[in-house]
Amino acid sequence: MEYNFREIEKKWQTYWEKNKTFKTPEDLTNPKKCYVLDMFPYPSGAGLHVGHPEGYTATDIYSRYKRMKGYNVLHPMGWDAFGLPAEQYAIQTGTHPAVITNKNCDIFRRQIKELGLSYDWEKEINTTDPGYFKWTQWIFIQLYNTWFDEELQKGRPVSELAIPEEISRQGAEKIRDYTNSRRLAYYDNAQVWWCPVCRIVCANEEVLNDGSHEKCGNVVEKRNLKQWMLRIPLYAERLLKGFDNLNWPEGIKDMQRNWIGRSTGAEVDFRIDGFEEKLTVFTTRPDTLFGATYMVIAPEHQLTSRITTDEYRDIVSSYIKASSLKSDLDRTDLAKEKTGVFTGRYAINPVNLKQIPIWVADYVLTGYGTGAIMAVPAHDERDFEFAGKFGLPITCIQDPDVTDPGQRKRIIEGLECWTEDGRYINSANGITGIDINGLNKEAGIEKITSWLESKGLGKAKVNYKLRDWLFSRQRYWGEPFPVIHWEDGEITVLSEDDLPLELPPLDKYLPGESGESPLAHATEWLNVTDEKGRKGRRETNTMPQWAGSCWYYLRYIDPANPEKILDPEKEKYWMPVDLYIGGAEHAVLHLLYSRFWHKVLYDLGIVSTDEPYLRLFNQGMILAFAYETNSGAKVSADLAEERDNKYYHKETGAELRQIVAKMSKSLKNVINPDDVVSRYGADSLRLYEMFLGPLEVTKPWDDKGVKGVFGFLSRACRFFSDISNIAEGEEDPEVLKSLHQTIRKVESDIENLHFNTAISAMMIFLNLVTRKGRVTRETAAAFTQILSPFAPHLAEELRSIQGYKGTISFIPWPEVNEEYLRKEVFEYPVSFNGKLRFRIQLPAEMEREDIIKTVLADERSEKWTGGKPPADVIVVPGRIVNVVVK
RNA sequence: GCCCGGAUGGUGGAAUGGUAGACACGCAGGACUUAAAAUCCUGUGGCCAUAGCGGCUGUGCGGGUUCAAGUCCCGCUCCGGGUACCA
Repeated sequence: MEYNFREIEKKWQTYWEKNKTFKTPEDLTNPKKCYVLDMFPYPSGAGLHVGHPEGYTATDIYSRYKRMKGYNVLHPMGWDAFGLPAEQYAIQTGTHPAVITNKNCDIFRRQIKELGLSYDWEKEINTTDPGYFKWTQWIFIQLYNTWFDEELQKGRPVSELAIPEEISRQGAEKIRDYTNSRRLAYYDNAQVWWCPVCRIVCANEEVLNDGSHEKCGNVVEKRNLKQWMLRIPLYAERLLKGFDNLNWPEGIKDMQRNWIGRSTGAEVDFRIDGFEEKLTVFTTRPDTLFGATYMVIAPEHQLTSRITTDEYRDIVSSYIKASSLKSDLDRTDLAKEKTGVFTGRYAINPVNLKQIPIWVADYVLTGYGTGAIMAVPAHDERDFEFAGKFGLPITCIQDPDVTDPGQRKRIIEGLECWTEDGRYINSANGITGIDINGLNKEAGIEKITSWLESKGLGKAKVNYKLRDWLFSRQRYWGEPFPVIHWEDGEITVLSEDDLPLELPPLDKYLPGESGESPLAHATEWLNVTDEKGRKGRRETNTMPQWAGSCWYYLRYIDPANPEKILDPEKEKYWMPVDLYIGGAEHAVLHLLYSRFWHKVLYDLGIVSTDEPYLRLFNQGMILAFAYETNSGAKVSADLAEERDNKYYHKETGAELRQIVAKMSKSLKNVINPDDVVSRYGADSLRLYEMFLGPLEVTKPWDDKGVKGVFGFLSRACRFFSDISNIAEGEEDPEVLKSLHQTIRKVESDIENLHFNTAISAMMIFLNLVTRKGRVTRETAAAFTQILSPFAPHLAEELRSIQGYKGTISFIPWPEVNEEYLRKEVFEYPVSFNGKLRFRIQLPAEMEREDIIKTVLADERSEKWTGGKPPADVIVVPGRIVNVVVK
């Protein structure tokens, strides 16, 4: 039979749909369960690109394999459907974003179904569905009603928050303020990034290094706006510790660790000369206090203006003003020279009571640590540079561990900066009584820290780079906050019965220039009055797109439950996610946010596991060829033509270089999966995406390659659909051995997600049997079976031709029989001094001594030993023989 | 700068410290065909030799460990990703 993929694929897709083949089992008694999850897509108008099927095929192969291994498999798909593009479209056309969103979902669903992916469509979710976002809003309420108990390292209901005596004495308002200051979700004035083009605030994470908005590329600016924030840093320690038992790529764990940015050190209080308040700094090197020769305070620090002396007031205020106008790009660019001015004020160094000047400089950031530093120019590069520029004193307090005497001299004289370890010098003071001279860094930090603590001058402290998460957006197309702002300043959240709070229809979706959400126009929806006649206004911001994707894996478990976020019994059965595959671009934000929410839900007893995703895997990006001229100008793919393995510009005739680049409209190198499916079929697309290379690496798409796997499927179809090739009786031992090797290889490769080598193993097997020309029914059935996770349509068809009824999906995976894998003889490679010289067939069970004798007796050995007895012979049974000749 | 990852034929890639280049693409030659496509067979890292056997060399570069290194260690180069005055 010729490989008629169109007919076969249509037939089996219809069969699966009609028979609900992939409906998730309801029976929760099977101890073997497997939750296989894809990162769900944002359904863009462009439809699927070839990157989507890559991850989806991988999880599909895994899911199908696990079903055959007797697992209950949960394998769902849904839509992360809130988002800016639909809203932009709404602004331009006036159509409700839901309309275009649903249309796009339909396109995605159709395309995905055409790939033969074994999703249970009854579990489908959509983040924009009120039945779904009701629970996103509900989680927000839980966050609002939770505080973090640092002692227990656990989130707890605010009803359990103990109010300190002195607060409760001051009355209801103070109690409210205190409570609000502890909630995981809080509403506050925040300095935020504002994208004037999108008219939206962006989280720090959404602003790129060059100061542009990641979504639109325009330069963002700073604004002060009232915003919802989430106190994710409270969970920093838990988020770090949670990695211990997770099967995640180390690189992704590292990226998250970096992002959390834990650093240990101390907070030290400095007295300010002639001033009541103290200036507190955070430092990772309290041991270098003796080298602190000046201090620097951030321009935005609340003490900056107040400590400035009259003499310096003008110059300081103009500096503050100037730096407030600078973009963060200007401020953080390392290439820029550091700037700063003296405040006229001095602080007292607590270890030696010396007066040191306090400067203002914008290289000190407000948002990290305390917004002020002690500067130790001799042992910190940045401080060294600043001190050099402004002529501030540099005192070396550490005799460096260097061998070069010239360098050591320069360091000790303060002419060079030293940040590594060494022995302290100049680090003792008779009056304060502290002395760390002679110690090294580790001991010095410990001694100084405990001295500071004993004198009440400071304390050991852990700091994180991770900041509070800015959680609101000035947008229409997102989850509305279930929040009312009352005229008396109180904020309340809706009760669960009032959820979901749906979006009101609007005439226009354009946000106001002032940073007002489009929802501010929805007067009727906006204004509310409570039973006592108090007037209130709903929150007009909406949640960011992260909100819906933070917890979707939970709703898949019980998507239609109207009573609860999900049934606890089902949650206990299916969680955690056993395998989660998606792109590395979500390595930090989505996964970190999601883990944070999950931990809160865990603390509140809503979920039973501390971490949501047991095993994570990142697929590599699929790139495509493009071209460039000698001068490096990009040429789009449609303008290049190939002649004799070289590429030429169709119009100019100039020779071009083939390069690998991201698929983009401008380079005209976008591969549409629909085209591949219509030319070669879904099975070929699936197989090719898996055969392209290891799942985790980025790799270029090459159209020619599809033909290779298409050829493989065609040959498999031709051979196994021809009944005359399939006979009763004994199987050829060589075929039997190869079959069982292949089963074993495919099995372990699927477990390890090495799909490319699994496919190559099946190709080797097919090459063998087509050469042999004949297999038994059992062999044909087993091969069809192992092929089925990869090419499910063809496998179903072959199985039905072989005379079986029903679907292949739940037929048990073939067992490897070790019996057939045993080798009688082994062809040993024989090398002399590590160089392979010849091969020799020997019985597999042959003893070492006999092997050595036989090898040395072989006439070919003489040439390499020169007749002399060898110095040594290494025998690795079943591997290699190496003769060592001196 | 710092943190991660990578570099293997013309191409995508394979290889528990143990036969480097599996499998596939491409290319070359052949069969079938009036011809082409499709299909099938053979060859295919480089260099040398060749009637035939064969030999040398080779996994970004330079060292090292080992009987044996693509794989482990040290020092670089280049490429990709993340991050960025985080005290």
